[in-house]
Amino acid sequence: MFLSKSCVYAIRAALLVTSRTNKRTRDFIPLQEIAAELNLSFHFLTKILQQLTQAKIMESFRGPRGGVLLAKPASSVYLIDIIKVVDGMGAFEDCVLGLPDCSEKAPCPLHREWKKRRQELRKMFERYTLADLARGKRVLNLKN
Amino acid sequence: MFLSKSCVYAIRAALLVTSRTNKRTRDFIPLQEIAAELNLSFHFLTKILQQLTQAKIMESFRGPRGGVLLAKPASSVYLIDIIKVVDGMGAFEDCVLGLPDCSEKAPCPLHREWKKRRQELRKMFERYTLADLARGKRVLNLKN
DNA sequence: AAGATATAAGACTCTTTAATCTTAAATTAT
DNA sequence: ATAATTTAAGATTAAAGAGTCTTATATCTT
Repeated sequence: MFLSKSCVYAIRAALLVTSRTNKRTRDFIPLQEIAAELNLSFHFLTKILQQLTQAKIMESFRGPRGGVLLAKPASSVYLIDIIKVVDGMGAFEDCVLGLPDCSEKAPCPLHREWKKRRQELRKMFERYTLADLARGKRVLNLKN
Repeated sequence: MFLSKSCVYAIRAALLVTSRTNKRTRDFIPLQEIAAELNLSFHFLTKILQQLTQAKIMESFRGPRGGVLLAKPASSVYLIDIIKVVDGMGAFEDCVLGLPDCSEKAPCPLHREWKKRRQELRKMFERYTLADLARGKRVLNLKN
């Protein structure tokens, strides 16, 4: 998997929060509901989303009527923001052959080619926002 | 990591075997030597290269003067062949969001984009052979 | 035939990632 | 105030990937 499971769950949850958010009322969305819809453990989801709230991508609120909400408009949350928090940027920076000494000056045989491709991937995640992906999707099937 | 560590080691080992092979004598290359140069455990390497010999990418020979050798010319061993054996093709087929139901008919929000990119990656691994990558490299630093 | 050398195969251990469970803290509603 | 609801935090367990170790088998050399 290019992205870790945790990262993928974070993105799915963010997508769900996006599509669930009522722009007028901005009620918090309980993690129980998100976990149920994504079909994954509530406590596990909790830990993942904590990373997003700590990174100020989401904000959370405790107690009855609590939950999470995007901290900013979905149109300004890029997928790369989430990836950076959960997985880090290693996938877009490391040598494809895992060689620690591979660099511009001492490139591994695949260096040039891989660099091109991984930049394309990075651009893709830098280009799309939660709003882009939630848009137009009548039914988002995000279950496992 | 896009490729597993085992897969990366398999590629590195194959690259080393390629660059070490004397086309005239075609002596087998002992795994001890390969392990030493790649700086990884002999027994671990053994298991990885067994996959390649079982897949007929390499051939092996036991006893003194034994070792491994490419089963065919380096110019006809594509990186994808090795990846297919060690990691399988999941990386080039699965949904980037890990959704089992994502398909052409019911695509996830990133489906189209990801498909393009992963095809590019696949093409890259389908294009390069061991000979391509071993060529011209005076010193291959394949150590961890 | 015997000893040395080398891969094969499988059991075992360690590390990382994934997932669960328990307790604490915050907030609301009554 | 008290009880109910909800996230936070940390401990614990499970599963998968990575790596090691032991024993078996094949082959060469003497």
